[in-house]
Amino acid sequence: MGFAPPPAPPVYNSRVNPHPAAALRPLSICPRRGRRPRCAVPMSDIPQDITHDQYAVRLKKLQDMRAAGADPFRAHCAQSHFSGEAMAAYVDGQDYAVPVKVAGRLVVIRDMGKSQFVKILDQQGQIQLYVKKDLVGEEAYAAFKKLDAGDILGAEGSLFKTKTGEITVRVDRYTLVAKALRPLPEKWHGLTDPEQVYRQRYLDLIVNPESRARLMLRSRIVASIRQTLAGRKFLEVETPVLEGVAGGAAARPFVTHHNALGADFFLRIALELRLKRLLVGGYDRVFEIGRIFRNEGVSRKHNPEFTMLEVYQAYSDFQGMMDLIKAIFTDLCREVLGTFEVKHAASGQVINFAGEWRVARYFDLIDEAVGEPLSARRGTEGYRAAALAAARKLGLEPHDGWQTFEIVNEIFGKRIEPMLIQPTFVTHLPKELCPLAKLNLADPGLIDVFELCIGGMEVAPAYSEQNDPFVQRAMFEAQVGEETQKMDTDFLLALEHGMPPAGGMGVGIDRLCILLTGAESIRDVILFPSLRPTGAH
RNA sequence: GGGGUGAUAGCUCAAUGGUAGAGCAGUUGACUUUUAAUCAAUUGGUUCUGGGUUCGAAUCCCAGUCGCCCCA
Repeated sequence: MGFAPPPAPPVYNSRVNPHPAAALRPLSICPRRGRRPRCAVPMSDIPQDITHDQYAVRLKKLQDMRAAGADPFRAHCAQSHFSGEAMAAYVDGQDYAVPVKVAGRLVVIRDMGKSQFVKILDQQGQIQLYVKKDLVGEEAYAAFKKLDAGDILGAEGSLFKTKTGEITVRVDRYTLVAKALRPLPEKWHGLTDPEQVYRQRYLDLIVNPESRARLMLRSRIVASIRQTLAGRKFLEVETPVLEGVAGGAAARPFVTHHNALGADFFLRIALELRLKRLLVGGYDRVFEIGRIFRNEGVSRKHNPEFTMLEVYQAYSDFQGMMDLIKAIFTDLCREVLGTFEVKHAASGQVINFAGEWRVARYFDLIDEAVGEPLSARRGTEGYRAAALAAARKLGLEPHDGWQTFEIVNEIFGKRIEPMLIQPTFVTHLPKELCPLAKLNLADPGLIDVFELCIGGMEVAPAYSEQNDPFVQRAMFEAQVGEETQKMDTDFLLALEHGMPPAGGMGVGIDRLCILLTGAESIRDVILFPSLRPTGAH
């Protein structure tokens, strides 16, 4: 480590005699485009100019620095303030009174000859530096002129306010701490090609402030949720990603293989069955924020891996989960967003998280959408035909093989859920929709659950958790049918040891972030969304 | 899986069958409080890949690769 290769011979005719480092360079900035190198024309007697090749220009600067004994790739850089902290540290009217050491990536250069205004970008944003020849000295200033946008540097100086009112560091000393060999994307428009935004997210984060803000907001959202739960005495745990049985949800899992054990594993599709084992083990309030994996399609709302919060509270029930999710949202609004009102991008409506949230029974919403008391016919002979007719009347096309609850749920999914913009707890779903919830005492065809819908999306389902091992086994059997290997019998064994009654809830963190950041796609709130691999054949 | 749509300079985009251009970035020069700094000059292209039609293709056709949108 720290070994610097010897300076390459100063030959910059990249077409005829590329220097060694150039041979290492990928052929294209954008990995998807398999561009070939420029054709080699034998023009070795004509002096070649490299001024159009930004990589070559920067590489030459690097080599010149190394030849002069100044390697720009440094191991440390003293930093006293982030940019935002520095600007907050300025005392109004007292120019040059506050010393700061800042560091970041050079993103704007305004060269005015013997002085320059530049801006560097750090985690908190940009701060302007003022570099003056007669302050930093002739030699350092000449070197500063050779810096490129994208270089990373540290600067030491004092704060002042320019005549246009911008708090700025007047630089006494600076150090280049990392050389950028490749140019930044266009400074005004940023990156727009979605593929490049996702594949080279680091560039997107440098040049697209809205992306930075949105993705950093996600970090704060997750931190806030952790804090709310910790404040209510929940324990955070990590459970296995590699599972012998992928249970807890109905979804196709990814399969992988463990060589030493000679066994296939599934990547988890839910956290539920592991966390409930912890309820059995005496973790009364437990949660995990974890990645789960579903081997299904990719769309604006689906990424093959996504993040789920699952939380379980012993001796509570689905009603208790209503209080909990409201507390989570209240804290998020107060401490992260600073507002209880969020604009819903798709509908243009303002979602209001303050006040009472609507609570509505599933079948009441169905009847409302259908325009007749369809649910009154549940369990009767004509129910299926009536449900089919109702679905068709609403312009839906149920498949022939569908069961009645699937037809009804199609109505819910297509005609009701998308309309639920304001926070709505949909309660008392039909039991077929989830085999892990307690059956309703008054109506055993229903389950004691809610689905919290906001912005036309299901954001958080919650249950009174099933803890009767016999009922649980029967519901698993009905769910898996012949495929008994898909049944988590170890979980049933745990239930036989006794699980306390509990409320449980799952929150799709990605969808929550879509909602709270006004993003249009799940890919905009995931740092590195899944894409087809390049060059892998 | 089906339909639609896209890929042009490092980046953002023009060019609708007839000489591939602009802005930013780069290079050279001027400028010691700029704000997308300004001014002057200037470099840079296998138009995603492979076929085809045509006197002539970034442009039309076919196939492929990789995205995006809608549907399943």
